[in-house]
Amino acid sequence: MESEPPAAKPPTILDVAKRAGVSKSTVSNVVRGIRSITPKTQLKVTRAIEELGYRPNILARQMVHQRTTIFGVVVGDLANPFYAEMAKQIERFAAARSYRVMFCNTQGEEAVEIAGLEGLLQQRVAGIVFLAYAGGSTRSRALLEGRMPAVFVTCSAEWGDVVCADDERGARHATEHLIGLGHERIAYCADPIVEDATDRARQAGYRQTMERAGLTPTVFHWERAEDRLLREAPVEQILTGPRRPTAFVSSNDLGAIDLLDCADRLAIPVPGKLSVVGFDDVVMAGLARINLTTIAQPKEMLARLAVDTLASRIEGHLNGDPIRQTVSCRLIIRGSTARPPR
Amino acid sequence: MESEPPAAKPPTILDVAKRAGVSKSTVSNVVRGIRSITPKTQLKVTRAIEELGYRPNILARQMVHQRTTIFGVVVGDLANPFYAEMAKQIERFAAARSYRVMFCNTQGEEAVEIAGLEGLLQQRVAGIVFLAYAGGSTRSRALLEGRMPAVFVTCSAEWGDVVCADDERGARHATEHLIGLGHERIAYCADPIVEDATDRARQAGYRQTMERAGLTPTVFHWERAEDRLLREAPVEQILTGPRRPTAFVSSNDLGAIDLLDCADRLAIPVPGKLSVVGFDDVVMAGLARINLTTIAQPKEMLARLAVDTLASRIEGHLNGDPIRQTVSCRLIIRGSTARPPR
DNA sequence: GTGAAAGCGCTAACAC
DNA sequence: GTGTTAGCGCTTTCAC
Repeated sequence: MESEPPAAKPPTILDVAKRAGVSKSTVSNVVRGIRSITPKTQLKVTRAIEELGYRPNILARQMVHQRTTIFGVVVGDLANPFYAEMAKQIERFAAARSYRVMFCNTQGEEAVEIAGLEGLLQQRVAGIVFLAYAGGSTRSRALLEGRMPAVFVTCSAEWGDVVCADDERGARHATEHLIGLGHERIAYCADPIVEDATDRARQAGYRQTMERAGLTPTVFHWERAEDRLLREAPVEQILTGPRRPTAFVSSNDLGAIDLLDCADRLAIPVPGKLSVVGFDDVVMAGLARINLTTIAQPKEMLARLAVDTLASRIEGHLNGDPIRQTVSCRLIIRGSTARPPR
Repeated sequence: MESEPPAAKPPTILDVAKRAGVSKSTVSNVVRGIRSITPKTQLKVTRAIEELGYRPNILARQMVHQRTTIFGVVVGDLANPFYAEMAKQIERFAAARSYRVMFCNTQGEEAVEIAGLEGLLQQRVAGIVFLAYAGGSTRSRALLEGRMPAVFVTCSAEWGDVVCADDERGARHATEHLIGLGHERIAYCADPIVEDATDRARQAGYRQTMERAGLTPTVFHWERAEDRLLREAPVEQILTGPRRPTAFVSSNDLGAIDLLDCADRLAIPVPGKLSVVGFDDVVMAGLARINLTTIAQPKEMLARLAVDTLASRIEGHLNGDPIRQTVSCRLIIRGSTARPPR
């Protein structure tokens, strides 16, 4: 590669054609690796490309194809480690298939999601990965359905492919683990950041297991407040109330960690007086200081399946009705669970 | 908005023009909000746009402008909360200026960075935000310099604008805090994920303060190993060695948290026997379980300045030599620091 | 096997 | 104020 005069405008296919003494379609053929080209021509062209430092202008290519090779990725909150870890894996697998990704952070708000999707649509992304989906949103559906492949990862909608963990079974494992330890007053605690459908599945697994064991399910929801004190007040009441649970199944790790935080502040020993099981297995959960028993989602596998599925739709290898792929998750026992007090 | 026949090919500016009975440039003028348009024409066009559900094809616009409205964002590791939080803020401020972002995760590896940059270049991004920069990389520089504005955030290079915290002063605060508590054997612990230039600045602040106080600076580096045991072995030796430090200044929060983890495993009480100060103030640092004293970087402000600067370069409001903007950081005292033992 | 030519949908300069 | 026109750089028939 030669050192081009800086800031000169980049060479086009025409420049290469001239230099190689061929037509631009021939250059195009070489670039796109279409055979049926004389080795000699091939050589001339390749050399010209090198000498000029030519790079195909993707914009022009996209303009012709009317489509980019970009995935739109809708994510609830990048600052949430679970999403961040998933986002990273998605980017990785996409890059491996030479797709790029464009993120769009929604904060779980439908209006932001819509605006973000509009933006992604305008950019003519090739498909969309939902890491979070403001489910009620009929507008999102109207915007995308039939126009563009969408895959829902750890969330779901009937109108697109779904890749998710076996949430119900995961929650069952969590609950069984606690019951096995001797707990009876086990509550489920729902974090609003977790997608509705996903939360429902986890809740269902919890309820079933409780009922089968002859126990009464109880479900709490975190307040959506920004302010920590406001958010935690109701939880603290529960933690100090009369018939307080001896154990919690949380709908995600972050909620579980918040629970630990509350317990710490109230000087309730974990796991001595209170057991907590999370869901996701974010990196943080493995820190010695956190040491959270949790249900691990296979993040790499989820990301890989999602990217494969979306790419297949885009490239036309996969057609027809939406498919649903489920992968199993597993219980990781750490230090936040033990037998109930006394 | 009417319900278009699904999967029909999207209307073009020409369709709108026909329907409104005007020329396509008029439509273009309306779309781009250029005034000098009769209210009447304006109305006709707007209505046609609505009826057709027309959306300008950004690809075509980009093709003409020879440039996108996309920022490339180079990030070391999205799974690292500091980068994730920064990435989120960058996305937010970019969106507010109607730029989109395309991330590229490098894992701190130069080869990946180069490949990522090539990809971003091909996509004709309008500019690049480096949240991480494999500094030695002369190839990156060759690839970009003079071609495309670049801004370095919490990292730096002479050939682009820099936005960063006052790392030197931050480290000074951290060190002074420890000295103020009575510590004398204070070590600096460097995490390789922190950019070289940034690390140097923090180290300098630490060294200065130590020397001024007549104390001997000592610097440790984390091993780059993937395996935790391998990584932590040397640190554990230091923590249990004869003339072991009573306090650490870590080059970032994650390193500090790893330090806490080691201490916990070795049953060294923090802050009883060991004090630790981090750098960044990631959300995690504020958890009751972590409770890390740290130097807070103003993440929002860094992101805002970075986006503003890059946008100004792109839009031509800012020209000439690279500029450097520094914002101050502040000490947040939590529970990981106290007076030295005895 | 290679070349000529017709777009892809839009912007911008210039006529009217 | 509005219309006409010439590209932007590439892919893709279709002749040769």
